[in-house]
Amino acid sequence: MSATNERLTSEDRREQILAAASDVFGERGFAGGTTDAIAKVAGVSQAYVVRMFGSKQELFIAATERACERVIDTFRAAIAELDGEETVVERLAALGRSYVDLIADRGTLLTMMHAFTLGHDPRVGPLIRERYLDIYRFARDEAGLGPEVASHFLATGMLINTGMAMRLPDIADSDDDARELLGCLWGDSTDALVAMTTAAPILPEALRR
Amino acid sequence: MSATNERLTSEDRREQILAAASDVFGERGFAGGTTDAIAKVAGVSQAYVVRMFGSKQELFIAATERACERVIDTFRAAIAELDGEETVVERLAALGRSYVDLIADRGTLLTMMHAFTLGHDPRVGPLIRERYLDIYRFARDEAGLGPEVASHFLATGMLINTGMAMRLPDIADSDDDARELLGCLWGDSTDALVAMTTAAPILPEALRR
DNA sequence: CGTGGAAGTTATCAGCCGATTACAACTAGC
DNA sequence: GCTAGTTGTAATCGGCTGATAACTTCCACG
Repeated sequence: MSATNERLTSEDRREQILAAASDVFGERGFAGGTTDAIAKVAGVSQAYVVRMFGSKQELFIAATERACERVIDTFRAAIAELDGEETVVERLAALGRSYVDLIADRGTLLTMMHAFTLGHDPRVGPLIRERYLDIYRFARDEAGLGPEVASHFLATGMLINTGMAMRLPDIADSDDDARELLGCLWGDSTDALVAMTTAAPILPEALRR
Repeated sequence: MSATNERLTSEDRREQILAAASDVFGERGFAGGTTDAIAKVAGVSQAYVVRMFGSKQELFIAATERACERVIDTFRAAIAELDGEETVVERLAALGRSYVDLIADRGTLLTMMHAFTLGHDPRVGPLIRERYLDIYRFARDEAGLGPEVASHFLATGMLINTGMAMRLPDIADSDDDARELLGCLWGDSTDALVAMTTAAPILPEALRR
């Protein structure tokens, strides 16, 4: 549908399906996201989605791994741009700014959120715990924030993720408290972020329930 | 099954079903939590669960309202115990300590988490946004934290919620980084909390998938 | 008593969803 | 240009799940 009808290499098709899965799982979670919806977004048949990954569970796991990888890559890129002479506060600010890139890719952040809620799952649980600790270790060591600042960074990020999930930016225009809360997290760039997330692309109308 | 076979008033039964729904929705989310599982935990028939609330969606909404209410009641009780002469830092600490009560009731916190991820839902979205802002306003005004400290409190709480959802405490015994991250949030009482959450009751084995 | 209403169940159904199978279309390499 | 492997689809199926309907059990009260 939304994709081209060309024949692709399985690698390209795999990435296309993973991107679709990221959107669908991000919006509806593992149990709520159907392989049919993912197939429609990716522009392939439902059967192909299942066969390529073996099962819906394997697809979710792959989507989760991809999401975590994208998050840590984004943070790593932000730190790599610095010259290494910055203070802790400046490095923290650089990581915070890089969150803009993550928010632009709504599905990544929300898929990760849903993976968090599957901590009891024998497959997803160990995976997401290890990946999240990877992010913590990155912030603490590679970014040089230390334990306290790193945990503060993760906490703020989690509030941002949650705000995104519950679509707080959608009401920031009309609700002073929502705007104020978001403002405490982002300061001056709040308006731009609100505009960005409010206009963020969502699943095609035909796929809404 | 797990409940008594006595006949109850519809009010009592309603609360019993809501408590069961809190556990089931908390662990599996809205889409993943079945009315049958809720019925089994509550000790009634599946048909009765649906008929009492009209639909699964109405039941989830009721469970979400109950969860939000419990959270704000817990915070309100913590502030009410103070004599009003405390500093902002002391009031923040009192709220933090009250989180122990919330964690003891795993389902409440996790049901709220799942409601967050339904921000796009036309019924759940407006509800959870308003309730969450209620909590923010409480922390800011009634607890007197002000905007910055209140948002910091919410951020920390969200990291705690997420840690609970992904069962970080389960691996705190064997993973130094997990323990350190939790320690940054709770300080001295970390060990007690880890012990508490690790031993937390979960859904009956027969209901695991 | 006995009757009406509330509490609660059993049985059943229709729709959805993941998975499987069998088949079709295309392309690289000999 | 033939063929073998890869990309991809259509058709179908069985199990699960929310909902509905019809029935039962129990208690309060005249």
